[in-house]
Amino acid sequence: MTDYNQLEKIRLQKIEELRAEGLEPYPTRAERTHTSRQAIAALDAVGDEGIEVRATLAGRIRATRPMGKLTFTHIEDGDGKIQLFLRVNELGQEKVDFFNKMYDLGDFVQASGVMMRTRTGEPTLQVHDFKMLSKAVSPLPAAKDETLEDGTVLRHAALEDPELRARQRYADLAVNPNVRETFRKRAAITKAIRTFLDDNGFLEVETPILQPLYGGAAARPFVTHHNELDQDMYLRISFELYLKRLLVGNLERVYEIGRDFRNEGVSFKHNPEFTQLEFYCAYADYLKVMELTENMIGYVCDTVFGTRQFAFDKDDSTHYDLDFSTPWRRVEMRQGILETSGIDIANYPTAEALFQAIIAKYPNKNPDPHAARGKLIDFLLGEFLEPTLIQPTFLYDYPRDISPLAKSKPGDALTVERFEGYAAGFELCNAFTELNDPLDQEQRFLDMGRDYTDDEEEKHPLDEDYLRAMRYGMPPNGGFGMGMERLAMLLTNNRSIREVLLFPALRKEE
RNA sequence: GGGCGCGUAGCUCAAUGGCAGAGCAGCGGCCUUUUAAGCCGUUUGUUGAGGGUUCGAGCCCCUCCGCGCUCACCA
Repeated sequence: MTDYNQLEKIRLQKIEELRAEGLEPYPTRAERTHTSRQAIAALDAVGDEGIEVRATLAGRIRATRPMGKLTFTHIEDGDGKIQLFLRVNELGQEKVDFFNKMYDLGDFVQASGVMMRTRTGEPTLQVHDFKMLSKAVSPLPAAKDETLEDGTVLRHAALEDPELRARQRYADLAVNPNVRETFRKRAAITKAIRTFLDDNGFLEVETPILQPLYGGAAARPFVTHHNELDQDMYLRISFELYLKRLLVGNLERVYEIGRDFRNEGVSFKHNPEFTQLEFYCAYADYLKVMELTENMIGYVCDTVFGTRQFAFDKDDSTHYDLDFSTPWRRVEMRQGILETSGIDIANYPTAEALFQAIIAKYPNKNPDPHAARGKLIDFLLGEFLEPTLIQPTFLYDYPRDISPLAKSKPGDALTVERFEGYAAGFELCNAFTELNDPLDQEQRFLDMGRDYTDDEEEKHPLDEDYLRAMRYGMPPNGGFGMGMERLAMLLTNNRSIREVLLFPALRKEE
């Protein structure tokens, strides 16, 4: 049984009173002739000619100022806010009093009348008739906007608690227009990515989310069970192995935008489910993919935001001005690590030697003594290099042993043709010249299995069907993956992934 | 999983171990161009949950729950 608070009980009472007067608080149909923006535009269009602009508006009451014989109310619709003006002259005292008594913040209303301007010039609907469209039982978290002299809007008592905002995203969206704007931008970003890839000859495809084997990344999967098949299934951790099967099938350029699931920790940049973009491009290598990437991001910047300059506040005291102009800076990993840590990984071809070099130079750091060489390089990368990668940068040429699906650099057995895109100090995307040699691939799977026998969590399952596909012949190709939330964070200046997820993962209530 | 921090009214926040408060929202009243409208009056609490110390706990201690930051993890 719902436990209503005092404010809600009052509103429930009003619902009964409305019904008692023969007025339906939740009518089936609504009419609207103009959105707020359309009504204002119509008023602007007639100018001073004295032509009457009649309009019926619909929206949600966000502020109301009753003054006895007058009431000013702001309603908000999908286009913005507009003021309603109720006056005894048109409506009579009884109707004005009725409105003031029965209509609350948060209610959806419909109002008809004539557009006018108030003494301050604000476009306003002078109301001749009004109707409840949906009575709100629970009051929305109060949020009042104050427009300061310089035009900036100051918000008072807005819903701010991050947990409440995420749990009750509907309320967050209802009272915080900037949150709505973030998700509109996120949608526009996704749409621009699709347009860019479609225009570049890529085919959008969909591959299985429920998979009998998982692969394509190193992450713990979610496990579920198919009853009829009596078989465990995994929620995918990446699309990679399925998309590359399609290249075997002569689809030269494919991409997928969809959900990945990784059964791991939650942080400001990790959510257990997130939206991934992956594309694979036959006859491209990682250099070609770098160009595609910076052009694709540039296209998104231009079409959605009209600029390539972005402010990003990493935390309260760290502000970055990011520039997504092409070409992005390119840093070779070995060189970057050398410059930021003073250690040349090329001088230490084994894990043991590299480990000794790190602790000799940095006795305060704690690299894992049992880590593989690639893991140690990754440690150096995270400790020293990554924090310096503020402007959009491609970091390229990665250690082979942490990149089992990437092709080796010709003449360098320890290095693969792989790059990651960085901005604001965190990883944005990951790409490589894809390994298409079935014999090499099989050996890499076996090596991974051997290297991680102690560590069940990171063991790569060997995907026989993927190898079978590759044996039919896979064209040389470049592949790319990017977390869409990461991109949305960067371009909308949100420091937490939760701000760009409508419903981020939360512990269940109670 | 480890460390640090937070949790008080519908919302935003106060309260030295000593009567649980303010603004907004709500309710009653005044007000014919307001816009955080204003003015007068007024209501609202399992202080996240449970236990302990104390004459007395929102505050101190323990356990649990939730969230935030951070580390680990995330090739």
